[in-house]
Amino acid sequence: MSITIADVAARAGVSKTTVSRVLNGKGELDLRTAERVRQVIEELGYVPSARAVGLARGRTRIVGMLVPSLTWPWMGEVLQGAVDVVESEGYGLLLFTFNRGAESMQQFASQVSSQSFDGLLVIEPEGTLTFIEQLHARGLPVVLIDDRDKRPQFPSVATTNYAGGESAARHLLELGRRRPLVITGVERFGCTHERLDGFRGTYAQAGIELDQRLVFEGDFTHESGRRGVQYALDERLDFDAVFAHNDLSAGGAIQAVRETGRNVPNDVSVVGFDDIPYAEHTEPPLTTVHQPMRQMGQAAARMLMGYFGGTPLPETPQVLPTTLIVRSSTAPKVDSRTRPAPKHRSR
Amino acid sequence: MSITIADVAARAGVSKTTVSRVLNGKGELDLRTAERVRQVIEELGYVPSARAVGLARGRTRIVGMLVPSLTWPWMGEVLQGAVDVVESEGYGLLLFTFNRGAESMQQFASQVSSQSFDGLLVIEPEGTLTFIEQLHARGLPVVLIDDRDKRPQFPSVATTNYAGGESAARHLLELGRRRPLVITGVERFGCTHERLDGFRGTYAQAGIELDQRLVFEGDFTHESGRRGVQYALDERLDFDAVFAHNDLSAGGAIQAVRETGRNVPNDVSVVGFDDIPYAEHTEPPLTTVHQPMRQMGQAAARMLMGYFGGTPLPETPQVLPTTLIVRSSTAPKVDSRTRPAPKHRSR
DNA sequence: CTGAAAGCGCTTACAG
DNA sequence: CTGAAAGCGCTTACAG
Repeated sequence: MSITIADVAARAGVSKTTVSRVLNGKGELDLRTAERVRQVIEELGYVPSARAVGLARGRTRIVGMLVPSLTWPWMGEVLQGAVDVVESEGYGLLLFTFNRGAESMQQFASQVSSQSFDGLLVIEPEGTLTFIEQLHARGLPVVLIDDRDKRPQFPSVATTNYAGGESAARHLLELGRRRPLVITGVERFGCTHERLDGFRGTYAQAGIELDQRLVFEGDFTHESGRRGVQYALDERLDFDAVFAHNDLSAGGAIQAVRETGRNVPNDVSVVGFDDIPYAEHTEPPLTTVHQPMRQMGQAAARMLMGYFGGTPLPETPQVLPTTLIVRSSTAPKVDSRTRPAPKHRSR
Repeated sequence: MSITIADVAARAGVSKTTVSRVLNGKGELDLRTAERVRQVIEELGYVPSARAVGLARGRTRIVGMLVPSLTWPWMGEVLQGAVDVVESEGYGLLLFTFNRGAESMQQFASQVSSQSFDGLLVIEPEGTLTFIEQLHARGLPVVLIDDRDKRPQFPSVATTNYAGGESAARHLLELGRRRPLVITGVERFGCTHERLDGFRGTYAQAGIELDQRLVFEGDFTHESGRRGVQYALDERLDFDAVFAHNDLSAGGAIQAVRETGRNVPNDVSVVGFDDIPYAEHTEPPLTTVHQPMRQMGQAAARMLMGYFGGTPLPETPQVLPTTLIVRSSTAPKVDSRTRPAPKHRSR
């Protein structure tokens, strides 16, 4: 029913070989023959079958993308970045998630074996790095979008977590904030350490050692941000700033601080990490370290596309910079002895 | 390099036909032959090539999914729902977006023509309904995830926008809120009218005609929620509640109300629509009408899978219910004459 | 510049 | 119960 290359060939009075040639622009061919064929293609609205082309060429023009979950706050950005470049190259993006755990991986593994796609973009579902490494070792082109600073032994795109921590610290130091509370991310993630180390290092350079009691282990949830602040309050630890390792926990921290009657940003300035849409809607809007998630998705996809075009995959990670976005949750510290007594504002 | 059905056949000492039969469980075959073949398949780790199977069978076992954008707040939920059922059936999900406009549609159209997938799940990018309808008319199995209450002439999954509006109204009426401000969604969307009509109808039944000046046309943005409140304030319109047509604008409304020194939920109760994650993090947490986005994704995918299995696609939309989620942004109205004077709380 | 033929890796009548 | 052969719709040496 659907029209095929044979139909075009017949109608144009040439062989399928010739049609194939004009389709792919390969080999020399008479200009008028080519023109005639093109016209027939146009008339018939012929589009080659992806299945048949795939089988004949041994390539699918599809890239796979494996992600842990689709409901994370920044996942849409990464995906959009990847899809944009993949689509614009005429490739398709086949999506896989780890949502159903081991079963998902089974399905995924079998899709790999059936060669459903030519290359893979992946945000590592926890605990699957070895598996991904194997795929790469067996010859599947893979590029990791390294959201957790894993620095794997295969091509990847990452961001500057360490520098991000530094920029948060520099900003708070400039504002005169000398006792920051840090609400970290999940302990086992590389990004958590990088962000903390960068932050701590910058404070150290300014002659301030971080009070170890003011480093609270969070888990990237809104709730953990609240808990971090609550903990510091319970322990009667003095702090004039919060550096939370993501925006969600920064949002929780802001709320917990304000509920004690303290003002954000004046009494306590808060800096987050990620720059998800939520960061614009906290009260006050959140100063945060922007992670270039969309660009990371794009970069990873471009690497893969480049590879298909003949450029080898880079050995070292491509690192895209974070940038500090200053909003209203941070402000200069005013010495409390010289500051006017806080006005009571009813809300 | 990759092993094929011929390798298995050779090693098992049978024909490719026989291997194919054990693979697909078709036709009678000697139990021991089958067992031997299975063993060889196991040994070799053979998995049939998706491309070849696709070409031979004329089906890809891939479903396409077209969405306007991947960065909308609830898009991840829908996608996750769809992916979950598609994956569990051994199908793949090929993702397309409208992000680059006309060019995206070009690419997409050509993927349709090349028969890259067997069926389509779609959240309509604005202005493409006619195109989608054509695809359906030409025989492509399509199911629409109808987020805007378009009620198209082909299979779809929708939700109860009207009933959602009713439930918001009922809740506010029970709380004694008689003068609600409505901040609508985009005017040209069906869902906006449904939500408004359901809301208005319920108030009318309670003998309260909505003040037309208290219906403000928003556009689903946080900012439009603020504007709606600002407008009512500027016009000196009295209101004791807000019904916003999505959570983002509800969040903006909450902030605008609080900035005037009024209390949410006591002075003004606020109800949203959607129940995105943000709704849990507003201050106070938002009472809202939950839309079953994930279930809609699942239902749509199941419809399509069912169709592949022989069940015809339903003629009428499958409608999944919304549910009111009560949080802290709504509370009973206390008559101001009997209520204690507001305490000034510093925040 | 052009075409006949083989091949990509499967499935599916058709025969036996 | 099993296999040889044709076919799915292309691409790609190879020949001319």
